[in-house]
Amino acid sequence: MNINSEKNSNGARKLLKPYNSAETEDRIYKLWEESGFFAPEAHPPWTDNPNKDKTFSMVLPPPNVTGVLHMGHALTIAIEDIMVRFHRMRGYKTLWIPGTDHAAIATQSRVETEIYKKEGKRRQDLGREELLRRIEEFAKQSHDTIVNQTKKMGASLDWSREAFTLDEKRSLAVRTAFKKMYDQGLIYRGQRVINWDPKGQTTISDDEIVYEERKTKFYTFRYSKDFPISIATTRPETKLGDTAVAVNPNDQRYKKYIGQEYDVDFVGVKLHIKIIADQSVDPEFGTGALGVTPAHSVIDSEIAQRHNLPMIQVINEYARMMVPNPLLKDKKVSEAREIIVETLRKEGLLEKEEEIIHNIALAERTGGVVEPLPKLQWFVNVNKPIKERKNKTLKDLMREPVENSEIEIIPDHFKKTYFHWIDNLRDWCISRQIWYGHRLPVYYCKQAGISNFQFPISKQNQKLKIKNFPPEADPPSAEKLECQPIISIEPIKKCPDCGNELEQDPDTLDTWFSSALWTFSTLGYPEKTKDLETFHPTSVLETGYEILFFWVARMIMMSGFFLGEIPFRTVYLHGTIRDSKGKKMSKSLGNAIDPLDMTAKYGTDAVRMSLVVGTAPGTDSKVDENKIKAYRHFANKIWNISRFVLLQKNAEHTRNDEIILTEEDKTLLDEFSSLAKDITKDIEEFRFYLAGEKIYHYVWHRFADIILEESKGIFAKGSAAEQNSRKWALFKILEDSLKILHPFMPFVTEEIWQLMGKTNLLMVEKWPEQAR
RNA sequence: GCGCUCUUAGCUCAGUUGGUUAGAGCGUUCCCCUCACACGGGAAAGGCCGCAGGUUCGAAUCCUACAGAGCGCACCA
Repeated sequence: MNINSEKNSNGARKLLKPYNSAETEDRIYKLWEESGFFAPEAHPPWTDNPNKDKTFSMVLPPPNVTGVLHMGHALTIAIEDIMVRFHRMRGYKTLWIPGTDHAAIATQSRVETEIYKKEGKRRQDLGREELLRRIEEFAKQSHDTIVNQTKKMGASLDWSREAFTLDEKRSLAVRTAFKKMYDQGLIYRGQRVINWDPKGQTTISDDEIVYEERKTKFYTFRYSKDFPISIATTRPETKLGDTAVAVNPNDQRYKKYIGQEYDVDFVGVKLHIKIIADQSVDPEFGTGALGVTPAHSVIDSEIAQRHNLPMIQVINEYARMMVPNPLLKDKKVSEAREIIVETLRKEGLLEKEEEIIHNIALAERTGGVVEPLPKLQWFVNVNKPIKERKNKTLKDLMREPVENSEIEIIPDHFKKTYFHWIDNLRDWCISRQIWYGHRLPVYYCKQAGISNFQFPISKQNQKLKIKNFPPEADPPSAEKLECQPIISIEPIKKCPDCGNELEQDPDTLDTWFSSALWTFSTLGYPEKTKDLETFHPTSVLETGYEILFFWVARMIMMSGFFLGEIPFRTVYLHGTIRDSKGKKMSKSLGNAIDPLDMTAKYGTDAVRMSLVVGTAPGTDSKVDENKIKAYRHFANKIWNISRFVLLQKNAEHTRNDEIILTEEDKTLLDEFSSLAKDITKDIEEFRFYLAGEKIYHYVWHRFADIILEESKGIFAKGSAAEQNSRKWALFKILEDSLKILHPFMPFVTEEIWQLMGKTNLLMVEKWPEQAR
């Protein structure tokens, strides 16, 4: 049954008007999927011996299993499917791998929120096992939705190779990777000041912070009356953890104090402050003297490390105070701030109070105010020379292939952003205190106790010791313990040293750790598979520029380390799709327009075309329903052009050598051929926005408006030879136009192709122009 | 503070390495339901391509300064 056409009295098919996308698309997708041509093993009928060197491979950036597809995904699919269909039609062995991302923090916090809303329960009430069960259930559902939506977009993905960042194969890849990096000293556990998200109750990496400008008070004050130097801060409550005041070594005002130590009583808390000199202090800023808070500032902790200062934690994981002063103990930081300022004011210690605009750090996923805290966490060392990689560091491995253009980034100016990011990169904190995700493959002997290991043991790690209120014993070092922790790819239960039970580290890995392996974990790593050999490095990585650091950089890093090769040759970065007000429309924000609503209304082809045409790489774009509508009109135009051409009898089956073309028709075919060449080059060089516009313009304003109109005259008055020539030319141009349009608008073109009575799928027809 | 991008028709945006009358979609005006298509056809209006210099035979396109918008990173004592 096909409501797009009917058989007339002669038995010939007649295309009905207008084109009905809703009726067509699912049927056509099924046809493609069942043909097997989404997989690289099935090559087009016209290439009986696909050249092994001519492969085209790509991974789909795995959507998060947090919900539904948004316009950004639709754009990704549209652009990537254009590339994939184009290469398939040119005879490349073409592979495009689908998958989904478990998106640890995003997914867990989403499910937790839902459970809390419905049942009033928190994660602790459910327990690890039950919460994970609930999350997995949600993820499964979400996954199915996403897969269906992806298919609706017409994506010619090889579903037989579908992967999930948290499935068994990918988990093995992650554990293997972790161990290998640990063994090479690239992963370590250390006590450092990290970004703590009090709302999500987990650490986050530097890249997961977003900054927001807010008005804040900037206070200048002294710790006590007898302290000689004033300091300034926006966060007086952290000053309870000060252990030094740093000044610039060349600052004449403070030179005489350097090296002195003071005991002060600051708002009822006893502090021991040393005056130190450090180059990093800007004498122009504030009072030129900096109160050093090693426990609650990354910068200060680095100063503390240089000067061997003690670290005192005064704020806990719930962003509440942990100091002996009963007025402050357990107070929220904001409350503590007011109390402290009030006290300073009363005692005449507050010297200045001014309003400034200042960036506060928020956790990207939860919106919680990030609290720098000292914590024992796992890190990836980005500065350690790697022996088996010619003593290059992970930073080098990220930088070099882009620097020497082994990897091309489009648009090219993102290279600078990329290098800038690498220059400022610190060690990557990879452990998370959430339950959903890859649990660290680290096992501790229960007898030895789990919580205090820092390893590998180094002098640097030993130096930083926390002193808490109330003071606790110094953490034992792993050296002193008899049973060493074990990193193991396969789960183990008994301690090989003492035979006692082992306990697995409760933390999970940053989602991006598993995503970073994606180009090769999807191809079978750590196994040395044929896929890995054939399709890696992948040809292109197409994604949004906002995850250049999160994902692209880390894939380059991991691929460089584990395989010694680049993960992809070209990075194509698309812009962010915004709503009509120019606001970001994306994953967690909830203002996303469902692309499926648009495809239902206007057809997938129209949505794809509207997302691609006129959208330059790296540039944001707004969703405009009118534009989508316009391309629905275009789909219908193609439909009607086909109706007209198909009405011309006796031409369809005429062969090339049986026809004598008029000079005029030869010119028309030449013109088309040169356009095809042009468009081919545009697609090869990633100018999809231009290629789409060119074919659009030709088909409508040249082929339909001029050539077809002119043909009407020929069919009315021309000689039989002229008519035959023209009919043949029209068929030729129509067929080749359908081929060129196919990557952009796969459904309507395939539908017409099928209604023309073709035996093969348009999807695997030969591209009209083999340029070069 | 360091760096990046943008500023083109009323609106949203293209313009590939500098080259003839600067393009698309929507919108606007007029005419036409002409035998593929009104999800259509024909015609038209509308742009000193942010501002000021410079390079060039020639610049929306390259260089410099300025103005406005946005973004990234860092800082935020």
